[in-house]
Amino acid sequence: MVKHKQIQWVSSRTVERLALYRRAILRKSPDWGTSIFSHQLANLCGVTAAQVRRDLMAVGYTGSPITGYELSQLLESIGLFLDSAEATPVAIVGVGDLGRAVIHFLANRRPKLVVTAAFDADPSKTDRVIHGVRCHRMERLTQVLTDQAIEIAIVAVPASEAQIVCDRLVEAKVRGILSFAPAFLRVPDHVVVERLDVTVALEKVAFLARSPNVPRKKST
Amino acid sequence: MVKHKQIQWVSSRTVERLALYRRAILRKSPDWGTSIFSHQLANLCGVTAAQVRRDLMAVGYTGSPITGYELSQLLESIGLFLDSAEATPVAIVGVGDLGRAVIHFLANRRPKLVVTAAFDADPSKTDRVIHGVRCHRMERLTQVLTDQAIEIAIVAVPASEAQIVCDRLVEAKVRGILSFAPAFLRVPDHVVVERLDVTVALEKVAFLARSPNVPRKKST
DNA sequence: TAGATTGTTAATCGATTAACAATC
DNA sequence: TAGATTGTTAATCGATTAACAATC
Repeated sequence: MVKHKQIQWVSSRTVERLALYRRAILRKSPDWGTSIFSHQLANLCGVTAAQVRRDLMAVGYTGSPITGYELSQLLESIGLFLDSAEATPVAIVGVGDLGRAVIHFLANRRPKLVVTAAFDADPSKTDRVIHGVRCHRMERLTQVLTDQAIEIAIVAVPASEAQIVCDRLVEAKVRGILSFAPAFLRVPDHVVVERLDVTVALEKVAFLARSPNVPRKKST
Repeated sequence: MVKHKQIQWVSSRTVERLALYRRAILRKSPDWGTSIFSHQLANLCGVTAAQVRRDLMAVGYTGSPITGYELSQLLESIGLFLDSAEATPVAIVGVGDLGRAVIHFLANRRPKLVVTAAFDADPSKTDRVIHGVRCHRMERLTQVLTDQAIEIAIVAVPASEAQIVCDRLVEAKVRGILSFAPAFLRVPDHVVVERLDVTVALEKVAFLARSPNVPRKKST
């Protein structure tokens, strides 16, 4: 069992970095011993050692000045902090190229986040199983989400339909949305939206690569 | 021809938002008149009016207190600022599910950013055309990138191979990389890396949706 | 012990917001 | 003109970095 303090506050950047630390540890750990220092983890993830120490402090796991952070306990602590107790079911709307890729990408990756239902407006794609996930007709959205108690959804539909889909998800009591649509989604305050916009990201890269006078952020 | 000031500095956030403004304008403009006010654009993109004004100031296009910003001139200004003069060729490495989806997603979307070459280690995928893009063997990477003067690349390979691919891209004189691999990429200072990590983003959404005590950022 | 690393506070930095005179 | 909106500066906010006593 790991030590645990009361946590008051974390920034959303810290949440992101914690997920990154875990990823790095899970991928590399066979090569290492049983513990790691802040500067080693920092190096692996492209952040500063001070940042690692502060982030891990937020998680509430305390390292040792001599051995650093014990890997298995660190993973357990990050897990306790980031994950919910039970596996979280996730829905995905839109099983075009991108939707299917995301289903495939997420399959068997994180045991705590499982895509359990897919939806599409195109009847030729529905009522079948794609990469192990049942694809339903859009009409069944509210029903299926309620039945499976799904509160997290991924939106992979064209920008023109994103807001409509988003509204229906919110209506069906979804509280977190990850959207690939290149569109701003209007949601009530209690709903979290995270946008991953491929085109914007690519335009940004192209611009920054071309403009050496723009100050570079650390490449995280 | 639009007015243009000397621009000293923009933050990378501003670059992102400018891309977003352009997207919003392009999608909605038929519905509107010929001009738009800062607060209208702000509403569409989920940012503040002050932010819009400051961002557009960086672009160097000056609006009018009476009519606001003239749409066609605004688009021209953002284009002049964000895009390079000629179309920018882009390479993509890894044509698995995700890679193909990205190729498809980007096809015909931005005339200034065109995927012109794809690469994969799997011989069954190479030497053919995918969504209109020729897919080459990895051995030809440097050759093709040099021939086509490609300086921007998308990495859509598994995390375990991302660093190796990245090193080869840097060697081939690539200056901007958009990576989908859930891994930190070590690059020289002159190379820009932008990471779009689906798993991290989803973990973040799940966490934030579950933790109402974490202060919410604006949902952009 | 001596020394590297930790948790934690104070100083710095950068970006956002608020405010307002200038403008059409 | 009167008034809403602009460009631009000053104030605020939050996150990162630096520093250092505490620790094993």
